[in-house]
Amino acid sequence: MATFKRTKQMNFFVYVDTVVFTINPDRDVEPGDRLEVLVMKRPEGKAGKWALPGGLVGEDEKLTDTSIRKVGEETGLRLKTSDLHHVGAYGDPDRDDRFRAIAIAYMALVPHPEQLKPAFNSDEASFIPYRRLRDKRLLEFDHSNIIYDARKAARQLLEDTNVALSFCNPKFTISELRGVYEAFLQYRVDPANFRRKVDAVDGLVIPIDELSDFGSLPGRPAQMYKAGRTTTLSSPIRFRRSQDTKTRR
Amino acid sequence: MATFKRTKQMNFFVYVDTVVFTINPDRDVEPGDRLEVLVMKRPEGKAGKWALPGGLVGEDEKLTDTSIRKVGEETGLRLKTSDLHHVGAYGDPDRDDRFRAIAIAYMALVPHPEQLKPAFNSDEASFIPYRRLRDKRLLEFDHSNIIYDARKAARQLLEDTNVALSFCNPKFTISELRGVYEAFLQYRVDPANFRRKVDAVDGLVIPIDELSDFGSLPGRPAQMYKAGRTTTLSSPIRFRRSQDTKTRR
DNA sequence: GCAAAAGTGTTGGCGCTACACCCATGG
DNA sequence: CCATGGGTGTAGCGCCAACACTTTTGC
Repeated sequence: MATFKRTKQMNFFVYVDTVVFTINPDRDVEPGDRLEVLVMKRPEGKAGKWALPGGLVGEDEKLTDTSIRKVGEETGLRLKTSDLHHVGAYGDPDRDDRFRAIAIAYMALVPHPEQLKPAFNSDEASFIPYRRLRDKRLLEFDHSNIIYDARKAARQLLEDTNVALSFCNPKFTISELRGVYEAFLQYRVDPANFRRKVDAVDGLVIPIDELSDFGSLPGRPAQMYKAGRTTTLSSPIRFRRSQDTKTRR
Repeated sequence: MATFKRTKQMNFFVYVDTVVFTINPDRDVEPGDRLEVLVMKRPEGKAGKWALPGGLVGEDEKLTDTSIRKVGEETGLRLKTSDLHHVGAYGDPDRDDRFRAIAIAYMALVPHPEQLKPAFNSDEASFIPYRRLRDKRLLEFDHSNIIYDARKAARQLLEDTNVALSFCNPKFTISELRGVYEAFLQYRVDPANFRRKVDAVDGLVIPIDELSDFGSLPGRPAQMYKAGRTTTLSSPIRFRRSQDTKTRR
């Protein structure tokens, strides 16, 4: 075994694919449609198919660095290592019919970008609502599965860590934070309970001396907050879902 | 990209490592020491170091099949695909100082085996208490991290799925099942509440017409159960830990 | 202009449920 | 001594109501 005679075992293409999630801040969008995924069209890809940004791992490159590099190259979005979280590994022999391909999937959670910088390597890259991507046929390979797994992983992190904050801008309101949870849970959450739940976790958010200014939006201005230092929540932020609560607006 | 000129990108050794967990059924062992991990000593490994079973992925082999094969070869234990769950991927360039190695980690949950079949490929293989393996120096590479991640992943699955049953024999008592949870949580759980929690989830376990017979052990014989058909729990099995509940016995 | 209405943020309260803790009983 | 069942207190949280502060609408 120390000799590695079977060089065939080395013929693996190792990819990293990245699922970049964001939350559409538009308040007119249903909570279930707020969650969006960054996808792109490859120049050589099949027509009409979207794909996750991703590519081969470089020679002396960390897996997370591959993720950051490919997302940057293909979509113009700059990620930080701290935004990345592991999702899974996909390596069935028949996954790609051209050669043996192994994909490591990461996900990233980012605030909604005003506008994507033009990508120099692909025709298009844009955020598409998660709901719409449930149709497998819109995506290449098994990317649909990967996205599904990523959402599951993200929902878990939302309960136990402060990742929800990475969807928010440096200054945010509790409502915006609530919107993050609602987007992933796909249903509406009681504002009162959510607020209590959040400031029961001490060190999660810190109020700042500033009020929100939603331009011409009606309503009372909201207290603004900044992220606290807590990363792993002392008590998880969970919800006992009662029923579907037909989202009315 | 369609040409793959940089063949260097193909020089990856892709490994699969497997964390096999089991629960020591010995009632005299503290709950915190019941959780055990299957480790082995490699013939060419560094002296005194344990390693997880694992090895290179075969040419046309699914990742899970590699896991099953290597565990079988190196420890004599036969796993089923359904026992396996993904843990993570480990691929830092400096992970192995000899070459670029990428490891995909799986974990498996099995009943406590009476005796391990002699392995034909390694000197030793045995189950070691999880607690004792927290000492990084006992393990090769980053296997300590992998084991830690595996326990975290397993604890998650315990809440939401019926994986706890895969630690049990076909016929088991509620106490044995409780022991599984206690081993992972590392603290004692109230028997009465646990019972209620379990049969609140319908279809999880099915009572059979049989009572336990612990030989000469004291206490009332327990109702025996078999596994039900439910895999994903309707309501999770969770615990609100109050305090450390100094485990007394 | 001004008053009413409508929309959002914030706070408080009621009641149900889950669960930790305790006790009783039965093998 | 362990299994099983019941009982009680409490914390979490769903639900609802009240109020604060804003923009919008109607007159």
